Amino acid sequence: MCNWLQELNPQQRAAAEFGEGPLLVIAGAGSGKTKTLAARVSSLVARGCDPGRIMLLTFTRRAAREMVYRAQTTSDDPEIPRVWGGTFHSVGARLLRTYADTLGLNPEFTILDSTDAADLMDMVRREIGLTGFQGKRAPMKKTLLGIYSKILNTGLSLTQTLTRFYPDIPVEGDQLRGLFRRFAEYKQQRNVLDYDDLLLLWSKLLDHQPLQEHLDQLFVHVLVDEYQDTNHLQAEILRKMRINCHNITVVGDDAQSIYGFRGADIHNILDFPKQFPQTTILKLEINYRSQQPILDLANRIIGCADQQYTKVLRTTRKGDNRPLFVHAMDDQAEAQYVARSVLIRREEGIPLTRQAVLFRSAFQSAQLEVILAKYNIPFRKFGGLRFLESAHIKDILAILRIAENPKDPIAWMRILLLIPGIGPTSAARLLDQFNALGANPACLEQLQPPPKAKATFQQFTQLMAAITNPNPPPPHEQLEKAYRFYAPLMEAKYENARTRARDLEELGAIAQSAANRRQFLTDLALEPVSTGAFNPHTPPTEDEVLTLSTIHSAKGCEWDVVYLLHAAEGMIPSSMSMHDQDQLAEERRLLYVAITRARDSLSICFPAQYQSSPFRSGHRLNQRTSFLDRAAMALMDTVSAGDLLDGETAPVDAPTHLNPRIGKNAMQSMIDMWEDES
DNA sequence: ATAGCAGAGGTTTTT
DNA sequence: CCTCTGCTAT
Ligand SMILES: Nc1ncnc2c1ncn2[C@@H]1O[C@H](COP(=O)(O)OP(=O)(O)OP(=O)(O)O)[C@@H](O)[C@H]1O
Repeated sequence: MCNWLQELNPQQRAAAEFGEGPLLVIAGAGSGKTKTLAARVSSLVARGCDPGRIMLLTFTRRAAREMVYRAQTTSDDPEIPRVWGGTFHSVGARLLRTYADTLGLNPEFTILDSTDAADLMDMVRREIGLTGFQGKRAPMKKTLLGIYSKILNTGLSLTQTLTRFYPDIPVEGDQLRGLFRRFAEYKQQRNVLDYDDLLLLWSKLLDHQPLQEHLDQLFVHVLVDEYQDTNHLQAEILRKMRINCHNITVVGDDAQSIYGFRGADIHNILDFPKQFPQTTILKLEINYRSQQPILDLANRIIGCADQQYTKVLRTTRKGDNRPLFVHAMDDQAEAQYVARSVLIRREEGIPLTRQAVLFRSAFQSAQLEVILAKYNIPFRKFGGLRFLESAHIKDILAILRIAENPKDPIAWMRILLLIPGIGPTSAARLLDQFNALGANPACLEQLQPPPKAKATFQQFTQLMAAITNPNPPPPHEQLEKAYRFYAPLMEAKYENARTRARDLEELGAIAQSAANRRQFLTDLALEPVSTGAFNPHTPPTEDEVLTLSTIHSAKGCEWDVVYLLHAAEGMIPSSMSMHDQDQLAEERRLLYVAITRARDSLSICFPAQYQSSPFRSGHRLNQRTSFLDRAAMALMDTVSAGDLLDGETAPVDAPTHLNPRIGKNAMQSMIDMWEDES
């Protein structure tokens, strides 16, 4: 802890050693906010504060883990309770399990991820017979859930939300009210919570005065990282957590607010001093991350935005590497360039681990992924489609979820519809009967499935008996049993059953480290693994990997070398966000975040046209993103991707030697590929 | 009542 | 692309 403090500059140390009362640390990218917050936790513990009475709220659970780890390195003593660290959602889940009784909530609740919640919303929509009008179809389930979520997270009324964010929705406000009401009711009856419930119920918990007082005095310090990306509901929770005790530290950068689509409100951080009148404001002025030319570009980008706390980033780091603007013929050339350049950098001694490729939307890395696979460059992708969202993963998890919470309607529907011979009608009937029997797994045998489904249903009944007994096997064994039931169904249902089976193996590996089934399911829901976390040519054990990430998922991270793909109008800013001023401003901040991830080298790539266009029409000329104006261009060196690509066509030293297993996998895949089709 | 097929429509970012 | 809806044959 002492070395921690020594590494800090005077402003950072002032924040770390700050005593009691509200503290706002507002500072630009790379100024050591996160480092300072970790040091503060460490310092509080050193000053005798019980770690178990510190709450540290971060944006991802990974960030919380790292910070707690860094802050507590001095106390290896397992006797010392751990800091309450995590996202608002995960801490909420933990509090709700602990204090469920107060709310009359069953602590065995299961958590719906957003696709489950959308499915439930759709179920309820059908049930109440809500369809579209004006010749239009009813809004999609995700849109409906989006509206619901927006209302709760922003604290706006339904009408305000509709006019402000969904002016074209083909349903009436009153119809939505009925839908949402039934949706909420349904969740309660079935003992399931969605993401919003984790926050909303935490807030409700604090409306109960004795509990409010209890939590208020239990937590001696509450600290929040990335405060600029919290929403109204989260601010409300903090307010209620800190009515008597005003020890609250929030840290953030208004220029990096990029979660507006989720209700994040910049006013939380801007108005923090108003909410806590005694607030001490500390600013961190020095950037320790990037070379100055990178910051010059960042300053130019953000200088064009109207921001409240103006910060000009300046660094103490030496080096004058100007950012590159890489002009590529098309997206293919762009991907080639990046792959090639990554290898060259690696030859120069920068391991893949210290390099990253960033992009606005997950699909934008598709071509690059193909090329990386060809060049045998191991990578892991963050962001985009979730591992858990693929059908086969949801299917098999549904089995464990039913065991955990036999009332879970979404899990039940999935499984029932999976069984050949059971369609929507019998599924609904069976579910009703089962609930009438008290949703007791022991009563499964009393149900009457359609004759054609009898055999499979029988197997399912036996499976449930095996995993719901009072002494259930560990999660990975439950998963294995579930797999034995599921495998034949999966093979019948999907062409590519083999790839999917491999995913299920990965899931099994994750389950190995889970203490019990509830923990396993909760962790998966609260920290969704992205699909890109596993890819066929990068074994999970490989430790030198290139990072591919959406800008959103790159928040708070840094790499020596950073590439940004697709700096074209319509990509960043995304064409979805170009017509609304607020959204456009957020896209600009997104670019700012991307740029400020780079320590030594930044390359912004621009493909002049799309060969394989993500937007139907074949060849289309692109425009450079409007965020890079002439002044910004003047801060970069423009190069042509072709300069690197001309000459040899073979990759520079394709590093198969990185991991011999990559080669072996390729060999095996040549055999396996024949098994999918007959 | 289910399953299989054809056609249409929507397509960002995450806990 | 891939998901959802509506139609038809069993
Ligand atoms: N006083 C310091 N001396 C040396 N290095 C520092 C100091 N403070 C921070 N750093 C380094 O600067 C880098 C950025 O720090 P950190 O990630 O905490 O910044 P941040 O403000 O949280 O950034 P962002 O807003 O982009 O998330 C890290 O590599 C960190 O180790």
